[in-house]
Amino acid sequence: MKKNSNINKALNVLKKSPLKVTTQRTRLIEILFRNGDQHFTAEDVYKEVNKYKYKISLATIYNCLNQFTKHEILKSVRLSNDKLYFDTNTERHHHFFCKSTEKLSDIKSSDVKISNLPKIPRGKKLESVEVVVNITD
Amino acid sequence: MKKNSNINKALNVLKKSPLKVTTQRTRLIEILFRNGDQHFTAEDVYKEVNKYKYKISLATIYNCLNQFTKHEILKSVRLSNDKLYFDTNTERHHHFFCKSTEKLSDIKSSDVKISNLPKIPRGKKLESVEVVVNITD
DNA sequence: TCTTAAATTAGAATAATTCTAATTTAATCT
DNA sequence: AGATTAAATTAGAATTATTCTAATTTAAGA
Repeated sequence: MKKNSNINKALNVLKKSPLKVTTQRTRLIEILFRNGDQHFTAEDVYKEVNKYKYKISLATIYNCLNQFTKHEILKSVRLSNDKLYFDTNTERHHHFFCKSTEKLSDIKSSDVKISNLPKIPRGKKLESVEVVVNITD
Repeated sequence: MKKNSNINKALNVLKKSPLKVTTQRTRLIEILFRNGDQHFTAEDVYKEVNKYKYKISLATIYNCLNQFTKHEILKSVRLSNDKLYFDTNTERHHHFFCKSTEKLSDIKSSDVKISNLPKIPRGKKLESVEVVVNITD
């Protein structure tokens, strides 16, 4: 996948959403999507932003990450280490989570075969199935 | 399963652990285990404690829940609604999580068959597989 | 009973995130 | 292009969940 195709794809989703295309949002997308599938906490993003000498407030970063998630530019995953990660891969997929390094990595949806699921409780409907494979060093 | 067998089982685990058997810990176990498998947040436990007119500080509740988890009297699950739930079922199992009601329920480990897992990244070892089936009303 | 390490506690501190209210900006309308 | 307006941004305050601190109490063993 070409370096910028992800950035452009995300920028297009932004353009098609009701969200306004602001400088801050464009910069954030450039940072988030510059390197294929990545997993970021808000704090990670804040550090990157500073590294690039952009001035985007932490409040804006939180606002944007949340709105991006709502509009499917990002996906979020909450893990057992208490941190909320934002994932640039919005397709259905699963995760490895290394408890030693606190790093996430993607598992393709097709790489996990669940051949049996329990009956969904009466009156409820299935929304999604999340699989986290915890690993250690 | 008899009402008190769970309480007694948990009290026995406590006795066999290096933790001291204090009034607060005994009361907490009575509350947590009085009703089969349950899922509590620290705040839920605090409310129950107050309902019973026991006086246990919130700090102690946090301390105890964490220690109980360390000594396998409880298990903890972090969910996408940002809350840490303590589960009285310490066996390996999975969860339904209803996003509408924010309630958890257990799925027996044997009720989910995962027939295919991806290769564990080189140098890492498998720790556990967590499955959360998200449902809605 | 005495001793001592562990437990409990109130309240302060911390961390992550959201809120508030003032200011700025993007997109639309003349 | 300039005016309008709703949305976005921001600094800093507020909130929430949780942990820490340091003083006091308690459980368990000698």
